[in-house]
Amino acid sequence: MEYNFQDIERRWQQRWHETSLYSVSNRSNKPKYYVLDMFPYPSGAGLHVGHPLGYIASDIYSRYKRQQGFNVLHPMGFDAYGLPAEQYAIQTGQHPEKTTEVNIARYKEQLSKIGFSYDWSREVRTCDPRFYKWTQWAFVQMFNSYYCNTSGKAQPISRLVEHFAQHGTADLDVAQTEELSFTADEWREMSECEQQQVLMNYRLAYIADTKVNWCPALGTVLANDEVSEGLSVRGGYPVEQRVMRQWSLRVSAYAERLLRGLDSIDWTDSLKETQRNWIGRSEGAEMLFPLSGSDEQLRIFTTRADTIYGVTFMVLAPESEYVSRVVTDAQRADVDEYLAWVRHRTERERIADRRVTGVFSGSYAINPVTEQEIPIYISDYVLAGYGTGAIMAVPAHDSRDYAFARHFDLPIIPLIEGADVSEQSFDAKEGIMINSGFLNGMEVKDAIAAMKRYIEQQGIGKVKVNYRLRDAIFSRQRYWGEPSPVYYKDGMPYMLPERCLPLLLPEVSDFRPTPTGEPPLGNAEKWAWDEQHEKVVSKSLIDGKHVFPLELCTMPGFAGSSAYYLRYMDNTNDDALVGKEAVGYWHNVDLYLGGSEHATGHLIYSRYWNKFLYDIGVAIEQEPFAKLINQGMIQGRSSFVYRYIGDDATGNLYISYNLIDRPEYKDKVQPIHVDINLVHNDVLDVDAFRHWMPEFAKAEFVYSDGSTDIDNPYLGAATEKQYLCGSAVEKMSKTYFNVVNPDDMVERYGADTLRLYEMFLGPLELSKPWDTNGIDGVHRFLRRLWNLCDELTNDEPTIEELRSVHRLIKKVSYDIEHFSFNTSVPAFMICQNELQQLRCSKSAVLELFATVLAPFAPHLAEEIWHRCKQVQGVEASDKSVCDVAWPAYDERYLNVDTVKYPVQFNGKVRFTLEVAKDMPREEVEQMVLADEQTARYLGGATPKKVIVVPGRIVNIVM
RNA sequence: GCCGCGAUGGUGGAAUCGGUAGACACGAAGGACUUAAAAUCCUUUGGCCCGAAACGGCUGUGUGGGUUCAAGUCCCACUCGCGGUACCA
Repeated sequence: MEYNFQDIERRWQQRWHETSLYSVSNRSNKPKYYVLDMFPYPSGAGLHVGHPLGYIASDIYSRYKRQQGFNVLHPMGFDAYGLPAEQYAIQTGQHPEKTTEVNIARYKEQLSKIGFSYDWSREVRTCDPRFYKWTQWAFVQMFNSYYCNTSGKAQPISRLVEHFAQHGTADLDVAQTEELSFTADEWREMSECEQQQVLMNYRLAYIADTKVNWCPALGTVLANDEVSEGLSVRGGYPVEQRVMRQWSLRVSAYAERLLRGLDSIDWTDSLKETQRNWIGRSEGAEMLFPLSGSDEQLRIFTTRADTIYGVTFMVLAPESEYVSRVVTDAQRADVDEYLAWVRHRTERERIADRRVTGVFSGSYAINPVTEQEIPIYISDYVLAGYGTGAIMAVPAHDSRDYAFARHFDLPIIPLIEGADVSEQSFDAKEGIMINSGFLNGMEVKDAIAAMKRYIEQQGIGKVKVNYRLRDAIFSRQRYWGEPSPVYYKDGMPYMLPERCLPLLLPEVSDFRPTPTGEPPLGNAEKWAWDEQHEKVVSKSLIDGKHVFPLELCTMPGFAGSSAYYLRYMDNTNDDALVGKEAVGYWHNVDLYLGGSEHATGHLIYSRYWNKFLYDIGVAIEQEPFAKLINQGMIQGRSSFVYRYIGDDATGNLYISYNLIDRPEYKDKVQPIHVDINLVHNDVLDVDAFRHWMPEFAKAEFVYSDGSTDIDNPYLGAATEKQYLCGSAVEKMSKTYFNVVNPDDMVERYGADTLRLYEMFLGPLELSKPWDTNGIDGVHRFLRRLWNLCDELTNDEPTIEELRSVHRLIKKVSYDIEHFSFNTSVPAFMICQNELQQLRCSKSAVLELFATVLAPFAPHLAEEIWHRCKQVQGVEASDKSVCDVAWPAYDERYLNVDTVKYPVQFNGKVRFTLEVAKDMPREEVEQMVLADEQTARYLGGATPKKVIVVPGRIVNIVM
């Protein structure tokens, strides 16, 4: 019977749907397992074959766990808010709500065809008010919290207020924007507004004037992870620095916990390392340098306190507060000019142009250890946002200081024995100290420690840990996002009461971003808060007494994706983000699958968000994702034809790829992208090409054998002749005509083939180009397997048949546990081959085959399994192979009686010897030595050593 | 620059603990079936060499060294490629 995959797949998908096979309960006696995919942005282009790669892998694992007896939560949803969805809406001139809905419908349709085991009843969408109510709720909780370093967790802001009222800022160890100092009396005398301003310094969600990444083209600010090399990650538009009043999340308060938490989770080392770098912990010291002829001091941060004797100047960031205090009248004009120049430079220019720039401030500082006077400079190689925005410069041992010193002709004092600083600095932290007073003769490492002690003893500074991790800017001047539940009274922000959430996204006349940074919500007519009646009212009613303006910025994309995993557990709960019972059962995600591009974005934010929720008692695990696997990206494989553009070109001649290096064509051909659907195994369908676009209608070809159409006028595109296309690996994109749509693959080969082929393509974590060439092989395998089931029998299986299928069970079990799905597919093929050789159509064997195939190719597995049951006369029409227990392999079948040992002499294989499998090592050794072939090789000599690796090899060393 | 990862046939890749490298698949070549094509099936397929034959020899996992009876796998040095990050003091 023919393998009618379309019929089989349609039938089973319908059946699974009708019986709600994949819906999962929060109550079960079974152990739980939570498998999650990073939910997609429903963009307008739909899914291409790269998207399902991770989904297929996670689906295989969920199905496997389910067959192993776990209660598996495997949900799917949509990250519908944010820039991509909105950009698409703007481009197509439609309302984002409309496009989002259309796109989600398309995504769901595409996903449904691949046969995933999602429990769709748990779907979440970040743009759904029932969902974003809890995004807003979490934001309100952060606003009402501060981070207490003593207890190491978030605490209610009311506790801080109490502390201020009793002790002022005394004995306070908390995360803060800047260090404030006031007494309890001073606190009590502050006005309400002043107190609110002070509290803003501590809240975990706070508003402040911050230097931000402003992207004019997108009309919004971006977080650090959304910017790379001065360009927006999304769209690649230039980004400039601006100071704006923005909401931020105090992610930096959690830096140490985010860092330490990495040790407790099962993620790849490279991803953990990326996060460690991003958090950027660095141990060093803050030191005070007195200003010459003044009481003021400059606070600097350094990790190389040991190099204090080599400090020959100091440098301040242009934006540093110190600048105004150190500039002398004589230097003021120069400094102002420099500051103006720095300010007009874009981030991109600054990165591109690494020339040394700077200006002398006119002032001098005193080196607190040597008491020498050193000049203070201002330069933009020092960043205001890191450390204290001021450094002590040690040109001999820091390459940036070195370049600066050379440019301004400042002294360079080497501090390490043997370090040659005539050409470049010596940055390595190793060697013996010289020219360094009491540190002389010490190893650098010891000198750093000694110097830290000295600094603390002398009171000229303190040991300090700095983090590179910055707070996350939380405002977006965009329409398509969660509105912040904030209104402004006397310019101070206040949160809407929790009972009023969600604050719904309003209708606006124009949702497009504005170049000025005025958010689109400014166009909303009904966008003011009536404090008394607790409702949203028209802006015209704003009176500053009862009715106040609402926040115009929306939340960034990462807001909705930070705690979504909790919501799947309990997605219909309107009283809590997640119910106690639900989170008590599911805990956290056991296996998370997604791209590594989220390493410094989503995967940091959601860990932060989760830790905050943990602190306030919502989440019950410190880490949201216990194990994480990054699936590789699937790139496109573009095909090219080569148009001849020599002097005598007609513009209609195309040269086969294998000929383009010939002298007559070399450098005279122009590669043109050709639709990959017109190309099979790099051979162009020339007729289809001529019909593809009008400009190719008259195309003529030089074929791979050098012949042309003219040589064979009667045959046209003759069967013997092939036009070969070139290829390149590129991003999958419509403009390259290389997008492969999963629907088309399902249509042509079936979902089971697609699933198997995507796994077969290579290791899950590896990035690889999509290449349709090999898919036929996988499809053939399924068809042959199907043919085996044509005439099933109930005959007793032979030992060979059982051995084959049990070997398969063992291999596949091992592979799934190790996420090595790519090696399971060949295992299926090999087993199928063996069974075919044995002409095995026995239901007892194929039933087992189908059971372990079920996670990979569920439709065909169902069909085969049910046929087996039917042949066996077992009533199973209401059962599914998805619920059949994962079979254990039986060692008895795997054991063979004899084992072939290759016998090697000095590492060279000479012959093989068949030995009983359970023969002990010593006996094998004796047997080999007694063997006549061995005697021939030994020629009477006594071997030095005999090495027997059980079941593998015998090596005789002579 | 720094950090991380990688390099195996014409191609994608396999080799799980240091133990017969190249599984499986694609592609290619040849053959069977067929009026023909498609489909299907069979054979060969890292390179070189010897030969009538082989369960024959040599060589071979980016390069150069090393450890070991034995190295794709471990160590050292290097080359190239990919990813992350970047005046982070």
